[in-house]
Amino acid sequence: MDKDKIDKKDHILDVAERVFSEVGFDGASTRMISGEAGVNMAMLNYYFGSKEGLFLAIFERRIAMFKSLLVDINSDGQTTAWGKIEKYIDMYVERIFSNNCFQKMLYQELSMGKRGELSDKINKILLNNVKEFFKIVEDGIDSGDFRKDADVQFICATIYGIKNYIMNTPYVSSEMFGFDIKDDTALKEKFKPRLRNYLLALLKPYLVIEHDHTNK
Amino acid sequence: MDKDKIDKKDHILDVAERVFSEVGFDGASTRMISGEAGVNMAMLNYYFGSKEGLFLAIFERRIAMFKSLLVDINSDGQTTAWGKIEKYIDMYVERIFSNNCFQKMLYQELSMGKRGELSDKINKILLNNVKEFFKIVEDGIDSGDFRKDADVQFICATIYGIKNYIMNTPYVSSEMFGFDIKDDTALKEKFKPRLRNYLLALLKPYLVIEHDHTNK
DNA sequence: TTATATTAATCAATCGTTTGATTAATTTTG
DNA sequence: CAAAATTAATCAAACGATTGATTAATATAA
Repeated sequence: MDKDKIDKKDHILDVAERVFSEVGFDGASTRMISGEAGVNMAMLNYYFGSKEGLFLAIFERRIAMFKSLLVDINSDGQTTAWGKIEKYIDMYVERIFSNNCFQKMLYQELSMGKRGELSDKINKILLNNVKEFFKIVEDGIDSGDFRKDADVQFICATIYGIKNYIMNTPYVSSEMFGFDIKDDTALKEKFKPRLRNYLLALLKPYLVIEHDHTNK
Repeated sequence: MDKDKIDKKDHILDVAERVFSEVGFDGASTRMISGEAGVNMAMLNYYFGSKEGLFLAIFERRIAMFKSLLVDINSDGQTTAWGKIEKYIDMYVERIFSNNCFQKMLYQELSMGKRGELSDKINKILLNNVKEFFKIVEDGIDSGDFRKDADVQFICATIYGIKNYIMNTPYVSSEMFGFDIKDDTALKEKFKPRLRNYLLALLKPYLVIEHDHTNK
């Protein structure tokens, strides 16, 4: 049946995604992946052509998922500049905890810095996200809500960087925070809301121009 | 002479550090490293025992360098709480641009998340740095200079995370910033001071409680 | 049957490492 | 001092193991 084939391919993709994220592309052998997925080694080449084809297939699946849930915050005309930032951060925080292994894979791939069809595609997608965020901040600056000297690029790096640092240094971060970063439930219940609150509390005083209706 | 041997070992370590940082541990072959270093393949095993031994030697060399320039900011009794933060950030920013390849290697190793003698040692060193920073912030909170609800752990992740994100996504960041992140001179002249200024401008309003004697 | 799915066996290539031989440098001996 | 003995450094070649990939045979399903 066709459904079974899709299920099996999806299962292989799931396992491969986890293994790649754990030991990297070069560190993962086709035997390791097929073994953990419980399928014959040759099936990887049968379904995906090659090890690299499997790697690409993982990205294509996720990229397809991304596109289906793209939301254009900028078109939302009503909310204030800061309201858009809040909305963006909410979206971002919600998204990053939904596909942990892939996020790590993606980051590893980018950090290798080698060009290629895949990297170009990924970079383009990420740049679109970045530019959407830029526009929010720049609009806020133009409207007088945000400081004129706000460093848009670094703000962006701040939002993305904090989470990456914590997720990619699991032991240091677990020691820092006092609970296991690799534990998914603890991550979602304790970490997620805290990250959201921190980002908002951090960026607001840096970004938003205080109006003096608070006396002083 | 002994000097030549040390020079040659050091040269191999330099090359290996760069190669490892570019393609990762598994992606780097002993033939590749020895080839680029211009030495016979067997010399790697002769000097360092194994590929992993070479990898460890790179860390040992850097760790030895770290210890030699450890400065205890907390013992500096005179400066204010915010002054210590400034000093810490200055130190941090200065340091990270002095050994770029190693920083990337280190981060790759940590993100693999596999325990071992090396990882334990690295984690311990990083945790010491983290705790030193914690103490600065906590002292500031106790003295009333900093907000009581400041999230120490996330502040830490902010400082470390921003730089890691930018350095590990070279193409996205180069597009963002409008100049080549991988260019060392541009990095030091344009990027370094900007990172410093941003970190200070970002953290100050989040951290420091404004006293009203500045009227403004 | 025919087409698709799955398997074990096998492939050449590359991996990290080891070997034995050779040269260069240093130490010991007479 | 010079000759002999010892150690250190370097090399090309080869090792066994593992890699990703392919084959030919078999099983399953339509």
